[in-house]
Amino acid sequence: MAMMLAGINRRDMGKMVEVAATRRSQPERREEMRRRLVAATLDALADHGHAGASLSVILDKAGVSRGAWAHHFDTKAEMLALAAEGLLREAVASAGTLSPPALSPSDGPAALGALLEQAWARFYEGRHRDLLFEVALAARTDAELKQRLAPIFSDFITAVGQSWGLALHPRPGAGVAVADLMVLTVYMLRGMAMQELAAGPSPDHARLRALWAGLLAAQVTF
Amino acid sequence: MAMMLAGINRRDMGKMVEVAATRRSQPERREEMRRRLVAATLDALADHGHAGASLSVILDKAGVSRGAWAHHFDTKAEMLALAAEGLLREAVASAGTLSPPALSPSDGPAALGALLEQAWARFYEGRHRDLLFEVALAARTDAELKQRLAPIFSDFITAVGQSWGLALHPRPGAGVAVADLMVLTVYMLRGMAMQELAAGPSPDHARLRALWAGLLAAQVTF
DNA sequence: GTAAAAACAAACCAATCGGTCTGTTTTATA
DNA sequence: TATAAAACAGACCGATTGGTTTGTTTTTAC
Repeated sequence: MAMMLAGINRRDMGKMVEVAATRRSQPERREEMRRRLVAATLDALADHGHAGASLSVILDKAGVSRGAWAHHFDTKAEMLALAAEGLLREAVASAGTLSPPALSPSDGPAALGALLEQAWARFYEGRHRDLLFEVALAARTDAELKQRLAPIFSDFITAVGQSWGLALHPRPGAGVAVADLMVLTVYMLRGMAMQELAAGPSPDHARLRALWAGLLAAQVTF
Repeated sequence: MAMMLAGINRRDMGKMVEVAATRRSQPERREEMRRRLVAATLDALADHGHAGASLSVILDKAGVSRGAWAHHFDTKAEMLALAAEGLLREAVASAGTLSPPALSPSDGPAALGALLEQAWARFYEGRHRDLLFEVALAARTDAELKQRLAPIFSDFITAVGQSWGLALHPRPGAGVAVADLMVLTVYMLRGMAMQELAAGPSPDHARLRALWAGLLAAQVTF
């Protein structure tokens, strides 16, 4: 008995005081374990891509044994789907909270530029960008995954069009719907993100985003 | 001797006339075999994605034995890199040939719309789109591949900006470089392509492209 | 025609894949 | 405290991975 007093469960080793292992309820254990596994799945995806994110890599990152994993998930595909869904749902929710910073209403281009930079940093740079692309591509050749993710990708575009559109108004005379412009904007950011993903970051891109903000400012106002 | 008279090498089986196997020079053989293998690599990538494009799948598609393959390529990675390079170089070359259809110079929006549709159909629909994304993502987590592909991705953007820009002129008063607008345009198309890849085709997208063409028409002329 | 080289086929290989099985430890129930 | 169930660990499994080896066929050079 008490064979597992190693590492975490033994504290204050200097004083040689044994502290009982943290007692956690089974729902707590289950939830935390699944959370760890899903997080490790995304980490592996970000670090090694879909092709390189093997179950062994994921379990190593999570620090979870194969047996424990099997107790919580039936297949790797199921775990991946859950991880991807979580990632995308968070993005949808987050799209609604991106607000054009509080600037004087007359300061159109700058405020639009700030909105673009916010969206860029939140979705189309670094880890989130990588995961977004990995997950989208993984779904392409996996019917089951595609079925689960496709509606969330649609929701994201809808959310962008609607919530960003609420903060902006069409300039009188401009015959374009604000929601459409916002959708075009995220498409442009995405394409720019793919360029950076493939060819590395470009100093030109910040300038191009500002240029686009200027064009937008001719169409919308706050 | 003559153990391999099966299939291809025996013709006119009804008449039982033996026809000598087509004699091909070794450079011919080598070139055609490598071509077949590279083509099959892209096919596998398009059909099964990077994660699913195993060597076995590729060789099945090519109808080539493992031994024959080994005679022409050292590693799968090398073959994949060659296939990806070919794909992207063709795209760069093709970007230069996309011409705004011959329309009356006054017909700005329609001609720009036609250019967008040409680019959309050529690069961002169907197999080419899928391959483009697969290859870009594969490069992300493969340093060797990235090093070989990154400059070609950059070349593509440069080619779009320059060659498309040549056919167009900035409208007097518009303070935007035509090349920049063209780059923004391909970024937008790419982002739209990714949406279709992940969420399926959308009838809205043709309308959004036309809307974009309208915005462009306010900035450039022929 | 003959010998060497190139092209090709298929058996073979260690390593890894996703997944399962058996047994131990921890929590819940009574 | 006793018993069952849930959580967990690690050995194990057949299938598949990228790659190699051995041997045969075709082309080339003499």
